[in-house]
Amino acid sequence: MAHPDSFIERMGLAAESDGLSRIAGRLFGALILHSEPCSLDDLADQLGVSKASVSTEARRLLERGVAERIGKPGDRRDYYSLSSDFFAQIIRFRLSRWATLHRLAKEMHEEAGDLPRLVRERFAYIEDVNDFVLARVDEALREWSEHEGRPAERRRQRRTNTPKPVAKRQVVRGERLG
Amino acid sequence: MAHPDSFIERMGLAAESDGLSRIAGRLFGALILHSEPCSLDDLADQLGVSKASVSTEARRLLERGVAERIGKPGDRRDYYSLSSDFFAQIIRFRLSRWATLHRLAKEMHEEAGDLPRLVRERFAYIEDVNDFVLARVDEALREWSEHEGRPAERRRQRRTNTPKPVAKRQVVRGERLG
DNA sequence: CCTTACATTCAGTTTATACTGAACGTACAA
DNA sequence: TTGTACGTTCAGTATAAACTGAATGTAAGG
Repeated sequence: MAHPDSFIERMGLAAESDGLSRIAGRLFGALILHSEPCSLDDLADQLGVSKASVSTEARRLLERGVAERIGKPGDRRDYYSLSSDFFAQIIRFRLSRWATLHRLAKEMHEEAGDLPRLVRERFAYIEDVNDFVLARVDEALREWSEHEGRPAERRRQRRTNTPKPVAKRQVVRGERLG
Repeated sequence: MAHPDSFIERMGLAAESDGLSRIAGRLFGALILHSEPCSLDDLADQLGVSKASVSTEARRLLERGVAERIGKPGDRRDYYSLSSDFFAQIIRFRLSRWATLHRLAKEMHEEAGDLPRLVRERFAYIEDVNDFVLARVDEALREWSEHEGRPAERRRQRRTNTPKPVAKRQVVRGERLG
């Protein structure tokens, strides 16, 4: 199969189980595969969807910190490319949704006084797992962020030597954001 | 009584951003607050939804390993309660979805030969973050599983390095998981 | 056999959201 | 001013999924 297309298409599908639209997922896939920033019309054309959809969904990617808007001198168009730490941003976003769930349980635990023993134990169990498991992601993300922005010299374990998350491109017109 | 209901209701909302239906989320919330297993009709009645919905959504919770079916002697009805490690199961499920995304990127990286340098670097970056951050959750989950099987009692200890198992107490219902 | 008490599945309806074309707004150039 | 080239928003349609009542299936008791 045409690999790039099937990759993009499967990204679209995968995104649907993550609270994103299919187009947002395809957008994400397309941006991964492009080394140069893409204009809105480029993307609409390549994906075969309307400009309106690209505009809307691209904004959602911006809001999640996955993509960024790029300007080019002497060009009125907006260009989009992945942000340098897009993958970590996705993790952060998922963590924040998780935190919502956790906070909900925490509130309930604290505000309700007359809960049966087993129920109270459950809430305690939630706290436990959260501290035991999820706190590690947080920690790992923080550590990762410390390395971010510095060139070269990355590599934790496994696999071979890797350059570094992407260098920054020319940012001319970065601005407003929800 | 605002609290239990609002908790359940907010669970319903929260579930919607996690690939579950609203009813599944309410079901989940209701199960958290019940110390006794609930029959299908109990749940349908309490939540004000149809038995059909409870049947369907309860099965989804079963499949995710969040709830389990309980039988009572001399009673033909099915009862539902949370599985003892429901919270960890939720994390596992989310991890598996994440793995899908990751595998997708990995395949693309390996099978495509003529990618621009920047794109190859991106895929390498994905590998890096995955190894650096997500591997920790995996690890933490595995550690957690080693002393799994009891609902609570054992208190958190954030930050510090070795979580360490604790003496087990009442073993509730260590069951299989989907 | 028939009836009762369940759970599940089916078919239809409602509801939400993705997606679109067209209108609109804006900035720039002439 | 007009005209052009953009991006965004709006109003409507299409699509998918949630949800339901009713039908179906199953086992036990009579």
